[in-house]
Amino acid sequence: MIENGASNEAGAGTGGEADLHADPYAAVLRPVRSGNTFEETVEKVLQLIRLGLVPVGDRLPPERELADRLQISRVTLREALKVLQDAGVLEVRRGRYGGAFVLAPAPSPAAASGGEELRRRVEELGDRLEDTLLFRQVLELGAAELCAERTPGGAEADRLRQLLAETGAATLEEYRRLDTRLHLAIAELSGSPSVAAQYAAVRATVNDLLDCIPLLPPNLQHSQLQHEELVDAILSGDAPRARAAMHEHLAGTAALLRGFLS
Amino acid sequence: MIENGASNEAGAGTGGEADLHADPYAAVLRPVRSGNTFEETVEKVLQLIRLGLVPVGDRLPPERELADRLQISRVTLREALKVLQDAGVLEVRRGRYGGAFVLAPAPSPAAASGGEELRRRVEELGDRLEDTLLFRQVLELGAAELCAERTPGGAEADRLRQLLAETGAATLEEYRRLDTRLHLAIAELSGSPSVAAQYAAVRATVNDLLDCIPLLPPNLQHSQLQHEELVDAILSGDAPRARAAMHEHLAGTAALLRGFLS
DNA sequence: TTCCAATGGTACAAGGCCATACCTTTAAAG
DNA sequence: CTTTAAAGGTATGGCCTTGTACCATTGGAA
Repeated sequence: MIENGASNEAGAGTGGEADLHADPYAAVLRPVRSGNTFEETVEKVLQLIRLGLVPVGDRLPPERELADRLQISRVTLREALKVLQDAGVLEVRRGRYGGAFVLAPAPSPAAASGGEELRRRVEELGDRLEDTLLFRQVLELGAAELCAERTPGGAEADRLRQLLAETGAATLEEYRRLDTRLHLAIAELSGSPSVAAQYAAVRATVNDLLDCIPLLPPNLQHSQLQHEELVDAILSGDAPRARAAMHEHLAGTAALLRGFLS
Repeated sequence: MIENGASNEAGAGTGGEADLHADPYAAVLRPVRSGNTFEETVEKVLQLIRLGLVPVGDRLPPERELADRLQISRVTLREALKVLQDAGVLEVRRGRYGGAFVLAPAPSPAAASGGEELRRRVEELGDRLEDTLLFRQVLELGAAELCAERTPGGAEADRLRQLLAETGAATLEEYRRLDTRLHLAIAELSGSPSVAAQYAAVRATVNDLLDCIPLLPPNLQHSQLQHEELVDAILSGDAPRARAAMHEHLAGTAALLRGFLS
C-alpha cells in the first residue's frame, strides 16, 4: 500500500497541536531560492550597509570584485546597484577612484516617530519576527560559547579588545555600527563560517528594526558594561559565563523592542 | 558544487591571525547561489531521503506539489529527478498511484569498509567539516534549550514521547532514520522555523558521513539512554539539563566520527 | 467494461542570467 | 600635458528557468 499525503490525525479539539504531523517535510521543502538573483543581490548589498561594514561615505568594493565574490555576473550585480542608486542609498561615480558610495540615509523620522515605523516593519516581517529573534539568540549564544571555548589569544584577543574599546568610546551615531562589528567578530571567532554568515543575515534584519528606536545614553552605558563582561569571559575561556553574559545582553535588546511594540 | 576561492594571506610568520582584518566582508560576501537551480533541487530531494523523511519504498510527493513547494518550475524539478533516477536513487512510475519511489541504496560496502569511504567524503567536504560539526552543535544545543523553555505539553509532548519510544524500539537498520526524526522534531519544537530548516540541511550532511560507519548495538543503547534523559529534561521544562543532555549526546557522535578518522 | 482522476511526459515561447569583449570616464603619476 | 590604471557603462549571443498548455499512462470506481 502506498501512503503519502498528509497523514491525518483524528486529532480532537486540541487545536493546532496536530500540526506536528501535518507537514513532515516543512523543514526541507522551502523555496529553493528566495527570489530572483537580482533581488537576493540587493539584499546582500543592503546587508553590507545595514551591518555598517561599509560606513556612510565609504564605497563598496568594485563591481568586478563584488560580482566575483557573490558568484553572479556583473550585469546582474549592476541591476541591483542601479536599484539602490535610484533609491538614494548609493551614489555611483565613474572613473578611477570612482565606485558606489554609501549615502547617508534620508533624515526620515524613523527613530523619532516612536513605534510608528517599527510597527510597520514588524508587520512586514509577519510571523518571521519571532523566528528572527529566536534564531538570533541561538546563533549568538552558540557563538559566544564556542568563541570562549577556543579562547582567542594574541592578535585575535587584541582585535576583540580593540573593538570593545572602540565600541565603548562610540558616539550615539556610531554605536549601532560598532556594536554590530563586535558581535560579528565574535561570531567569526566561533570558528564556524556558517554561524558567522547566518548571524550576519539575521543581524541585518534586527538592525533594520533597531534603527527605528531612539538610542538612549543609559541603554548604551548598560550595554557596554555587558560587552565588557562578555569579552572578559571570552578571553578567560569561561564559556558558561560568556554564554550568560550574552544571554543577559540579548534580553536587554529584546525588552527594548517589546517595549516599543506595546 | 561551487567552491570559494580561499583568500590567501601573504601572512608573515604569525600565521592566520591577521585574517581578522583581512576580509571584513567574509560573512556577507558569499555566493548568492550555491549552484544552479537544478543542482540545489537535487540537494533538496536528497535531503528528504537522507533525513529519512521519505523512507525506502515510499514515494516522494507528486511533481506538481514538489515544484510548488520548492518554488521552481516543474521542468527544472524533473531534471533533478531524472538525475536521481539515473543514479539509481529513485524509481519513477507513471499513471495513477505512480510517482517517484525511493530505492534501497546500492549495497555498497560503505559501512563495512571501515574509514575508507568516510575519509573520501570528509575530503570532499574539506574545510567545511569542522564548520558543519560546529554549526550543528550550535543549532542542536540551541534547539534543545528553546524547546525545553517552551515546555511542550499535550499533543506535542505525546509526539515527542512517541518518537522516543519508536526510536528506542528501532532495529539497527531503522535507527538512523528514527534518530533523525526525533532530533528534527525537537528542532521544530524550538519555535524557530529557521533553526529547523538549517538543522535539516546540516543533519543531511552529517547523516551522509554517519552512514559510512557501522552502527553497533552498544552505541545504540547508550544513545537511547541519552535520548531519554533529553526528552525528560525537555518535558520537565529544564532547559539547562536539556542542553547538557544534548551536549553529551553530540559528544558521543563526534567521538565516534573522530575515532573512525584516525 | 467504461470512465475518470491522478500522475508522469513533452513542447514551445518568453524572460532571466551569464560570459565575454569592448568603450568611456576619471584623476593620479610622470 | 600626456599617459595610464582603475573604475563604471554597453552590447551580443547563448544557456538556464519559467509558465502554460496539452499528451500518455495507469489502476481504481462506477
